[in-house]
Amino acid sequence: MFQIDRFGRTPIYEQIIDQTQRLIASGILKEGDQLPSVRALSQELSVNPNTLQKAYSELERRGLCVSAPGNGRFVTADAFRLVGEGTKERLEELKKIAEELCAAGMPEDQVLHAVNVAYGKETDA
Amino acid sequence: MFQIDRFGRTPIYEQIIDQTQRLIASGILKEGDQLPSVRALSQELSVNPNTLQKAYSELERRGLCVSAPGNGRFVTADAFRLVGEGTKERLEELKKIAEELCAAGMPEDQVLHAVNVAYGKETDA
DNA sequence: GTAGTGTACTATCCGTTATAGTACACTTGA
DNA sequence: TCAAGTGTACTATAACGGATAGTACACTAC
Repeated sequence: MFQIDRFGRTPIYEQIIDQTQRLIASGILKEGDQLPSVRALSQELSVNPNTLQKAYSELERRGLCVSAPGNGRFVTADAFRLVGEGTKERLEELKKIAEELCAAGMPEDQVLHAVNVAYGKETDA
Repeated sequence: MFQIDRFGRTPIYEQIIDQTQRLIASGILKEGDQLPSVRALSQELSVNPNTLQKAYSELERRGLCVSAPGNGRFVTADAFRLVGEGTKERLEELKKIAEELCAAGMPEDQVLHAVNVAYGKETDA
């Protein structure tokens, strides 16, 4: 369910946050679904429970999940809408890179093509 | 000439590298132009000279500038072409974000629109 | 010769990340 | 009731990267 890259610069707890958000955004995790427990996931990924606790706390702070002590941790009803709002920021990042590429003299065609490939509308020629 | 963000997670030396590359890519820095000296820039930005030295060494390693000890540091003839190759990687980043947005269910129109805005083809509606 | 340039090196401080270990409260279900 | 599994809280520590401080030396231009 989760893939951890131990060599990149992105901290593990942040990778967990990102990936959970994507699972929600893509509908794989829905309202009411239970997230893996800190202990179980800690074994599966060979990661310290505290690290996962940190990630889950942040997800909870963002309103994507709630904890039921003694029971588990579950995706909230608002989760899907909330991560949807988050994608606006990602779009801004994309725009920023596009501006840079424009400034660097890259033709717009190539950028549009890349987007089409990402959306499966064109093949990567 | 340079803008440092001391609060973000991107290290200062990396910001210097990025910004120098952009200045070259956009043609503001041309072949033969002298880069600010480590000492001068260190005062202007209130940054340790060693940090700037680190950035400049990396730029040199990438072939974007050469040092003339006792004289200064200058943009190479290949610099423009080399940063042009670097933009391919940036395009890959953009594509990756586009894939995420696709997975998150954002309509492709919005992404294409963002690119058009970045290229000045459309206004930010 | 002086001023300004690049270069090299050591040492230190600090924040973030991740880990280890422990303890406690809660809920579920046999 | 009690055991197992859940979340939570806390302290302590190690490791790493980034940035700084300070010093010293070699080179070039004027």
